[in-house]
Amino acid sequence: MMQSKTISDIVIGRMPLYLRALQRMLNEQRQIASSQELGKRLGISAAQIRKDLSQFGEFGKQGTGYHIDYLVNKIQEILQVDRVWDVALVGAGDMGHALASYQGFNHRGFQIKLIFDNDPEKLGSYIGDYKVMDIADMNEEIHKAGIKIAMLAVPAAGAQEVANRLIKAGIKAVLNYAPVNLKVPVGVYVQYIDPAIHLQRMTYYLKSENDL
Amino acid sequence: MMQSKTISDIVIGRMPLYLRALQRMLNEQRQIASSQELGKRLGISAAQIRKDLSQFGEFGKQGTGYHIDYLVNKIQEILQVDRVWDVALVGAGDMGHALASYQGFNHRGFQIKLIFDNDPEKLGSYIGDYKVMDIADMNEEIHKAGIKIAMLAVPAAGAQEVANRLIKAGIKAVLNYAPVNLKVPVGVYVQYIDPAIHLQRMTYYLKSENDL
DNA sequence: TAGATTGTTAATCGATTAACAATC
DNA sequence: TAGATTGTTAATCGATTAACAATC
Repeated sequence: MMQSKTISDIVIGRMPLYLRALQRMLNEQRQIASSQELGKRLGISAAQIRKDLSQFGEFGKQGTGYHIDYLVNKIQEILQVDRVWDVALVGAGDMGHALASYQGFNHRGFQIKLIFDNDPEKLGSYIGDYKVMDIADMNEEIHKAGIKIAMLAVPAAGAQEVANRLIKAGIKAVLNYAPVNLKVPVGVYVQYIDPAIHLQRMTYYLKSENDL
Repeated sequence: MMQSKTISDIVIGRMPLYLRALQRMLNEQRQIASSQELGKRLGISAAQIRKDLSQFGEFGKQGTGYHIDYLVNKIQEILQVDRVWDVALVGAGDMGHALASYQGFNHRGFQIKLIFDNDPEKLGSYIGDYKVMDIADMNEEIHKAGIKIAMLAVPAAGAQEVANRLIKAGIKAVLNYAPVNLKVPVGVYVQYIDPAIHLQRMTYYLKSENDL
């Protein structure tokens, strides 16, 4: 099966932003949005939004704009979040706890189903409804559950090793909170979250003019 | 004061990645790195790395590569993380707790100095060494401390309002964990962290070929 | 000297924007 | 019909890559 046209990752990266903004508008009882309005909310040009969406189909109406609920459905289909993905969480430290209790996954296509750690003190304890399991059982449990997505919230030193084992267990997408670049085979996707990296990206612009 | 040459944000965005990888190499007792090796670690082309670095100066030696400690110092200067920035944290929920106890800021240029929340139950309690203060006192406290950077870990509904107040208090850079786009004036910088967005960006690629 | 790698230029590639016919 | 906004094409803009002289 071949994709008729490859869509660039930069476009894919904007789709979740469109989705989030549109869902917010739905909450505000809005029915219709124009590319212009959506663009204004997101700080993205209207032309860009129309171009991006047009890669996937014709979702709007000339003279009117986009029906929000229809477009939300379409983007959910495109991103395959018109279903709920089970997710494995590795690392039951502070960040792991925060992720496990995060309410934001609920209506956005994800639910944590398995939690692992290697600290004997933590094993068997509960985070929310889920028991912290031994990392040694990870391969078996992930396979059994058929889980494809993992969040990695372990210390930097062990991250690559844990990632390797996750991939062996069938994981295809990793959200990595450890401050290291992971080497992964093709067909496995990684996204990185490192607050220090994000902060360092802003300090460059904090020139003295702003310090007055 | 004018910058002789404007450097694109996409280049700025890669500098913290170079820094992190180089610091890691320092930890591994490495002294010298070539653009090729660094590129391999990061999945970035060697030409790109040389081009990026050359925007800021000539940091390498032909035939040899880059002295890691020298380059680390230079990038720290460029990003202005050759100092420690005080940071205010707003929101003492699970994510706030995780950020407050995160060890990763330590040697990367940041330390949390003030923590705010609006929940009367939390006010006065301690997270690590810091007392949770009333959001009502935010303006005064941030001004007094001269803090320019904030991390925003409050629910979506209140985020824009809190951001407005942070900006009034003199904040110039916001690391936003709330799942909303913030409207901010020019001269204020925002970075976004939303785990659901990152996950949604990967599910697109999780096509059925991978589900076998 | 021979080998390696930088810094930089020119060529390529890709993304964004502007503009407008189509049409609701 | 008049006004508005899409989807799309062509033009512009910017980023990446390839290649190589300079030089350690």
